[in-house]
Amino acid sequence: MGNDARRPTLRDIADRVGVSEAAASFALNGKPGVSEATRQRVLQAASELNWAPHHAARALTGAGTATVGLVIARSAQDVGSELFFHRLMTGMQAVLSRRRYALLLQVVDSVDEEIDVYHMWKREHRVDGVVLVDLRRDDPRPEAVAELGLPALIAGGPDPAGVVPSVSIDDAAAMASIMRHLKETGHERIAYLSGPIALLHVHRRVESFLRASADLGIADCRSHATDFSAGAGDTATTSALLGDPRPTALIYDNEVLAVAGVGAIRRMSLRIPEDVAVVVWEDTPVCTVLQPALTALRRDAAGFGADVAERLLQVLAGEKVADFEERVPTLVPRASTVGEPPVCAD
Amino acid sequence: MGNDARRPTLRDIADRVGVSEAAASFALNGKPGVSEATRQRVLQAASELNWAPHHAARALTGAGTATVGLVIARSAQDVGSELFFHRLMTGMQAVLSRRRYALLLQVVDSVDEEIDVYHMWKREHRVDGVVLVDLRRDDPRPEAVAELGLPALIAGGPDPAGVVPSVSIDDAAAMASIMRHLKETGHERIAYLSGPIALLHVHRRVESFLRASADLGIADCRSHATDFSAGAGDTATTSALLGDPRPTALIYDNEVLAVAGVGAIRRMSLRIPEDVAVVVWEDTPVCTVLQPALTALRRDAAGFGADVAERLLQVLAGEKVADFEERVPTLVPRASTVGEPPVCAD
DNA sequence: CTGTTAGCGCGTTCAT
DNA sequence: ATGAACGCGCTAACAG
Repeated sequence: MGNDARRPTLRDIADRVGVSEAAASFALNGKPGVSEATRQRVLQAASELNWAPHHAARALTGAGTATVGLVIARSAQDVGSELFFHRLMTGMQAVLSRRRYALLLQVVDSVDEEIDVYHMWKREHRVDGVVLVDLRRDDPRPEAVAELGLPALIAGGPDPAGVVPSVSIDDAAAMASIMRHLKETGHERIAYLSGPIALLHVHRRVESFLRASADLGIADCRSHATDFSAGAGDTATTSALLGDPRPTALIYDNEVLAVAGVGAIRRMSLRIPEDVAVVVWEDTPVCTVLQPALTALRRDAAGFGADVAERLLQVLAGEKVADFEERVPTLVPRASTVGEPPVCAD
Repeated sequence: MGNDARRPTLRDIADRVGVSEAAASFALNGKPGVSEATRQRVLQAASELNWAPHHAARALTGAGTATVGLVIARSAQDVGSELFFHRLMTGMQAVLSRRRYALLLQVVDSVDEEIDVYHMWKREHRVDGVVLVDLRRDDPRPEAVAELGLPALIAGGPDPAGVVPSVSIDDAAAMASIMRHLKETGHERIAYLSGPIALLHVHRRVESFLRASADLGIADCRSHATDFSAGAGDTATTSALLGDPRPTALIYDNEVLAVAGVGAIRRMSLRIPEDVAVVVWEDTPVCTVLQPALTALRRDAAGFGADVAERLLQVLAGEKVADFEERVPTLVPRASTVGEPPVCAD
């Protein structure tokens, strides 16, 4: 039997202490207007009664909802990015929980539906703000939330339109570090198996790839867009390796592409790293246990999420928040590029 | 500039139509007490004004919060189960969104903290119900939520105490199908590299493993508990294979263990499947692209989540909900047990 | 300064 | 179909 014994209310506390509800409210919120003695008695009573403010009542009086929203459009759902995504979310939560904020999650099928959700949330006062993920080129979302007056922060920006602040990862620097590593290990023909260029971060990576190629004087650099699927990883790898001259290094945009690619490479009887070196843009447990272990770019998804949450809370507090860039992900060299025995896992 | 032009309220609609708020409320909620003509005019006005009920106001009057909570204790966070978890959540959301429910997420470090969160949520009226995941043996959570009177549903039961309804996956049948497959492919010495037995589902799997071993007359079956980490997968595999006589088949509880295990197997210069067959309890993209591809148990995590959400909503509607068991996961045989050329991905 | 009263916020519900 | 009270906490205005 659940104890549905009526929850204590402010009224109960006030009665018990023998003051008005207003006095109790002041005491509980640390506002002036009550003596220290009274304040203590109220606090005491509140904790004895195990009281907590009714969330809805609070929200009704204009305090926020202590909730931030996150909408996942199903495209952000491809197997390759699920892990990153999950870590981003839990990283956000680590910060939000500490501040007693909750995360409201919604899954939709399209960007249009996503915007509909923002409208709903705004009208119903369900969230104080939202986090935008997986930005595309010409993405309508920043404009939409700005127009709605829905506080927002972009995870993975910056916003080209500049209307919504963002926390982003320095894709250019990350790509540069990969290219530098490949240059140092003697590669002059590199192929980049990217995700769909419609994604802003993919687009930026491709640009950085070409820029790095120019900067480092690596003449033969080509990028091949995929839809992030294993099938695409397989075909793209095959066609890249059929190029003449054949690339000597392949950069994969995520784990799934990479693992599929490794399969394709093997099928062509090429050796890693002797014939082709491999780098993956995301370090996962799989990278360390494959033979050979894969050189990978390690990002701190949880830390990223924490920063995102932190900044969003600043936005909610009414502070001006500038675009922020995470520190550059580190490249973890392993046997797939350096050819030495695999670094021990952990 | 965000349009903070005051949200329309019931008052606005009532005024515009020229009726009382009460009448408007009845009309909007499809309750009797208004003429059909009035109802239409109210509906019309509401949509013109783009009105939606203030969520907090609704919740305040006793209607629920249209929110279900999910707490992730960090242990449920080990890399091996993140993917399953993420899919469970999105599967839940698919159902919840459709019914306009939101998912409230919280990340904590321990079961105790998790229970604290339930207390908070209850006191603050923040959620209508919760989903319990990752049940342990002697888990205090079902009792706790029952005592709190917090509607709940267990994802991955059944609840040994029987106080909270559950949706569960038939681990016994799944294990039986794996064992049958191994028996058919000629194995008589099998090792099961499991997760921590403190977890209820792991415990059940181990039991089923031993039962299946007896049922099928496979004499030499041993289980080795791990903490799900890659390191543990490596050591456990090594020590299992050092047994005399050596097992001819290994069952891994998740992807990380399996991939680590494959590494250890290779290090011992054993061939898969000629010397050791490998089965993984979770089909992931990695299983299909490894060489050889790994035989794996395919579960529908998203469907599982959908069922969980569905049943929880029934609980919230006050219906009695019986324990429910998902259809048995299917074993996908691949080269790691049957020794044929790998099935093409997709 | 300490504390009270009244009224708000928004939608629901009960007598009338 | 209406006015009024209610749910719960916050806060402006007011009194001791």
